[in-house]
Formats: sequence, C-alpha cells, structure tokens
Amino acid sequence: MKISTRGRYSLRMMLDLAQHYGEDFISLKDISARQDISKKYLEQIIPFLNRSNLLIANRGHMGGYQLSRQPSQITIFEILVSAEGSLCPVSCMDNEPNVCPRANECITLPLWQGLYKKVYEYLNGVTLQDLIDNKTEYGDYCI
Amino acid sequence: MKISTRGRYSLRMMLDLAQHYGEDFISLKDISARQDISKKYLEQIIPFLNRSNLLIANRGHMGGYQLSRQPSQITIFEILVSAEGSLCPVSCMDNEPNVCPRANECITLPLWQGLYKKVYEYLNGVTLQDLIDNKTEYGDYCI
DNA sequence: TTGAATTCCTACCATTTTAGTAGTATTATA
DNA sequence: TATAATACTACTAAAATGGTAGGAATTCAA
Repeated sequence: MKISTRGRYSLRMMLDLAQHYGEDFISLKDISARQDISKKYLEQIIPFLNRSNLLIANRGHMGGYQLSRQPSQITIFEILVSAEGSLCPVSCMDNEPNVCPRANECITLPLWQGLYKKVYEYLNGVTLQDLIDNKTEYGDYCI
Repeated sequence: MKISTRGRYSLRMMLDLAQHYGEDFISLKDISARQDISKKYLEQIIPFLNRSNLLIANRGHMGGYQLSRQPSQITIFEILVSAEGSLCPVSCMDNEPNVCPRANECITLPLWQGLYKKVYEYLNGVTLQDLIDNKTEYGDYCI
C-alpha cells in the first residue's frame, strides 16, 4: 500500500516543471540537480508521463520538457496513474471489471471499490498548482 | 499502491471467523477449505493478526481461532495495519514524523498526509459486520 | 497414556518488483 | 559539424512477494 519511488519521483519532476512553467524547455539535467535524483533514473521514468500526454518533449540542444497543460489543469491522480499504473487497491479491479469469477459473491469487493473511490476523489481534487500554493487540506495523521 | 495477498487473505480469514462468531474454535484447516487458500500460507500469515490481539488462539485437538471481539467492534483498518504494517502511502511517514530532513520544506508531504487521512477515515469506518451485512458504500469506480 | 489434531516456529526457495547503472543511438540546434 | 540533449535497450543487485516443507509443542479424547 505504498507509492513507489517511480510515483514519488514522477510527482517531484512534474512539480519541478510546474514551478518553471512558461519558461523554455527544462532539461532532465536541471531537474536531476534540483531534485537530487539520478538523471539516468529520471530518463527511465519520464516515458511513462510522456506517453500520457502530460508533457511536451524536445530533443537535442536546448531540448528538454514542458508541461503540456497549465499546472492548475493537471491533477495528481493523472500523474500517479501514469507513473504507477492503476491505483486500484486490488489487482482484480484492474482492466475489465468482474474478471474474477468470484466477483459477484465477493464480500470484500465493495470495500475495495469504496476505498478506490476515496483515493480517486482525493487525488483527482488536487492539482500541481494546489501543491505549489500549499492549498492541500490535511490532518496530523501518522501511523 | 496495492494491498498484498497478506492483507487480502487476512481480511478473508477474519471475515470467515466473523461469519462463525459465537461458535467453537475454528481451525485453519476449515478456513483453508472454505476460502481456498493454502493452510500453510494461512499459518504464516495469522501470527500478524494474533499479535495485534484480534484473535483468541487455542492449540491442540479441537483448537483453532476465534475473534477476540464482536465483528462489529473490529475495523478493517485494524486488520490491514496488522497484516500489512503501516498503510501510510510513503515510508517517510512511518515511525517518527519528520524523520526526513526535507520534511519541513517538502511540498508533497501534505498531499500524502491528506491521502492517508482519507484512507484511514474510510477503512476505520467499516467493520467486519458491515461487510457481512453488505453495508459498504461504494461507487462504480474502476480505472 | 497414547494418538490424533492442531497451532507454532524456523528455514528455505522461486519469482517478481524495485531501484537503479551503463552504453549507445538519435535528434536538434548553434 | 560539434555538442547537448532525449530515446532506447540491456543489464544487475537487492528486496519484497508468495509461497512450500518439516518438525516441535500443545491439547484433548479415547
């Protein structure tokens, strides 16, 4: 039930790009230096975001990346799904529904669906801009 | 961001025990047969629940397990935390807070805290009895 | 008091996932 | 054409996941 580094690093990359939104293309070298994450690893992660059309990429000299939309138009849900794949809490919810033969009588499925709904609603309600503006609502919940 | 089989199997075990609450001790052999999960694997998983005082265990002939409380007094959150360890979405939230040196200026931490709050509130609001009664609120959310 | 049923404990193992590193090809621009 | 950047492919070490196996300890009933 953890977000992997792929998801966390992806979010930090996207936030870095959001904080430089409106400027020229931002290179992974710069992001790597600012975020202190190996550039080679960022190279490996960024295709997931690129495929989801969250970015505009430019190769070659002076190349790099830009957000394809304004930071206020990109939700955290989109980013994490792109980076991590499905955020469904159980894999039997992925792809087509009811792929599990027990789905109809499964007493736990409604629980997982309800949990997913909460996760979706929350993460889809927060944008990159919200995080930059520190607008996130949260409590002191830990452990 | 997936619940592992340890968490899912634990929940199914607890539900099985809940459905036989008030009866004698229930053996893993019976649970294994009903739930179609290897008894040997259940043996390995159940100590996590036992340590959290969710169960009463009895060894030997006619032994087995019982819930230590009524099904309406055991929340899904308790079960999953016992089985999976912390449900915090990022490991930097585990154990003592602010263990990460960047915690104070971390722009993403409030997001993870907010997400955890939602997960906690939801899973702590559902009991074993709720699942048995099919009282879970959920939507049609799936990828 | 012996045998069967059961939990409890420890060790082992194969597979998959995670978190990278490395090298090289490709592309764009100055 | 040199250079700076992405893009792609392959490799790898370590950890987590999802088990299996064997036997010790315990309890009860015949």
